[in-house]
Amino acid sequence: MTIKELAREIGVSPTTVSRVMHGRGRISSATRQKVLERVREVGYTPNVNAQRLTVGRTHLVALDFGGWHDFLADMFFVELTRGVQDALEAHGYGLLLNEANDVLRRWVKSRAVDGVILAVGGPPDARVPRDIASTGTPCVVIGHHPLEGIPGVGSVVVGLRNGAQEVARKLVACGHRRIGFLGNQEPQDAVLLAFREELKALGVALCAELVIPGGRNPADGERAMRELLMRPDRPTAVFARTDALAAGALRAARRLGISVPTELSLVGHDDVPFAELAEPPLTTVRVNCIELGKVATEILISLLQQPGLCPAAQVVQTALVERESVAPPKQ
Amino acid sequence: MTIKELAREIGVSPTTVSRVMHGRGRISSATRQKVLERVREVGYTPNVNAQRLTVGRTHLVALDFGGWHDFLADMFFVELTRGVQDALEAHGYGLLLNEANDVLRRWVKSRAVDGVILAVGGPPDARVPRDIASTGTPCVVIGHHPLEGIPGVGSVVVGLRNGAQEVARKLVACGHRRIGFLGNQEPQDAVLLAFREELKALGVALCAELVIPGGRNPADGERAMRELLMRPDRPTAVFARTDALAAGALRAARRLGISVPTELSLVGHDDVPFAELAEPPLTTVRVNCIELGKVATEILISLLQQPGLCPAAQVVQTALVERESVAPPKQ
DNA sequence: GTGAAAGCGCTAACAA
DNA sequence: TTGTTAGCGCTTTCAC
Repeated sequence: MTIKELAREIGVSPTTVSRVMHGRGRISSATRQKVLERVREVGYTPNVNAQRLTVGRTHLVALDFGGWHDFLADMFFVELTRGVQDALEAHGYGLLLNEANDVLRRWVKSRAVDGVILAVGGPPDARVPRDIASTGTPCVVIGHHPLEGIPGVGSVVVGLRNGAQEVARKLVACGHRRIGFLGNQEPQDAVLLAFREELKALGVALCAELVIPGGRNPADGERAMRELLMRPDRPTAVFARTDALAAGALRAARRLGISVPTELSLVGHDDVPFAELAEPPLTTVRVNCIELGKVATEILISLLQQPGLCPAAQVVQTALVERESVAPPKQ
Repeated sequence: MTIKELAREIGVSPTTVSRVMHGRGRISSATRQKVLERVREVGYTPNVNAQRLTVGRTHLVALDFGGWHDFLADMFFVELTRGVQDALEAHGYGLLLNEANDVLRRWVKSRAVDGVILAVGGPPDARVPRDIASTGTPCVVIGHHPLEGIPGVGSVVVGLRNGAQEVARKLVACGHRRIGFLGNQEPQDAVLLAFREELKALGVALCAELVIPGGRNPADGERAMRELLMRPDRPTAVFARTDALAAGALRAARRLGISVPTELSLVGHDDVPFAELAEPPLTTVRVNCIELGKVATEILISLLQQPGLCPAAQVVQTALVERESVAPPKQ
């Protein structure tokens, strides 16, 4: 059923039907009733493609994971998507999912979406968002680095420093002084930097020999932890850059007969589902991806309403989740 | 840039440009070259909303999780979505994500999508897919129960029986005879049924007193496992309906000083990320959700190409993933 | 092999 | 308060 047919049935013009459906323009309540009633009876729903063509907006947003493949494998993906989805729905927008960057380009150019949310991994590459925004399609980038000063481009970053600082404070407050770190191989990792800095501020040095490169997998974590625990002056607490690493670390400790948290405190990062299930349940740093998605979406919506805006980068802080893998050092 | 402007620039009619872009109709290779070249130069991309309006198809598919909320929380979601997404992309379709069932309804009615994939939890409710398909929008249902005989509606189910049978065979082959089961409270659970049946076929009875209702959380698993292990004639192997339950079971065993797998074999179900990280790594049953999504999508695509088809329900079998939590009984 | 013209279903400027 | 008209950008008969 088209608006034309419906209008004829009711005995009004298509314009009137359209106006009633959008609550726009002055309509006598008599005709409004008439129209509304018939619309409900017939179950008329406007053809959204026609609407999009005429109005020029689709009320659709693309979420792109093209630049963050690890992300897809993780739990992060679920939460991020849910955060975006919920926020979009609240504003009457739909979510188009996307993996490959080239099809995103086409969607933008073909006016299939009104805006884009870009989840990117590595260093900030301003070109993609700039290109997108230059088409008049606003774009917000979720990543580790802020991106500011580009009209039509928003940015929200994971505030890794906060969680790392909390870990430092917690460990020191517990009485730990010899503290180790299992890293992710990145030389300038924000977590390591913030952790070291905060420890220093608390008067505790993070000894260079207790900082192990680590890696990505549990196996890397196990190897690195072994290395740490075999030292005569082994640390009383260890902060692992990821829960995957921490899982391996936990295993190493168990194999060496070192009890967590009695003899060794361990903190992870990311709060993946494993953390809660671990033995003991792992104290870790939570990345609130639902919030991340929500904030990104809100920025995008504001960009949609006021094109050309140049919003400040927003930060979603990580936070410590205390469970049972941290305790005061033995004596 | 519209097709009209472009056509004028090149000195041909919009029709010609359209034909070239779709490879339809007889075009002299001279003009084809001319058009193609200019299209590339200008970076012309047709307005997809206009296309959709004229052609009546959107090349968009909605994936709806409205009926399966647990699903969203799980890893399943990621895999299912990825399977669907990849398969769709291969066919040139886009993916529209959806949570609430009422907005799905509107999308279908407003011709925003060509087809729908419905992930449903509980018992099969034929009404929703039937309603959707009756609009001429094909629909495939992913769930635990097959749905057949409705034109335009496809169905793919998780073949829970297979994995359960494999577990039975593995355990019996290992030499286990006293076997326990930690259930999910569902009285007619397909996994339990198939497990019991296969054990019986192998000449092993699943004693009623070793079947514990269980529940959902690790805490439930721990409680249930405790109950099982406190028995004088405790089982030598236990099959837990979910990995979450198995996580709790693992904990119970550890607390009671019972070593897995030396003194007790344990098998989980679902192969969540925890399973691999557990200590020992958990032998479990894998639900191949990527495949599930892929198969569902293929069915939908075939339905899109041949409307009114009435495809047979497909099954994606679960399978045993052997890790380190199963061993022969002690003596 | 190519073009003219109609129309997809809707909205919005302009009239009345 | 309501209707008429034009047009969004594309595809597609139909005619040449």
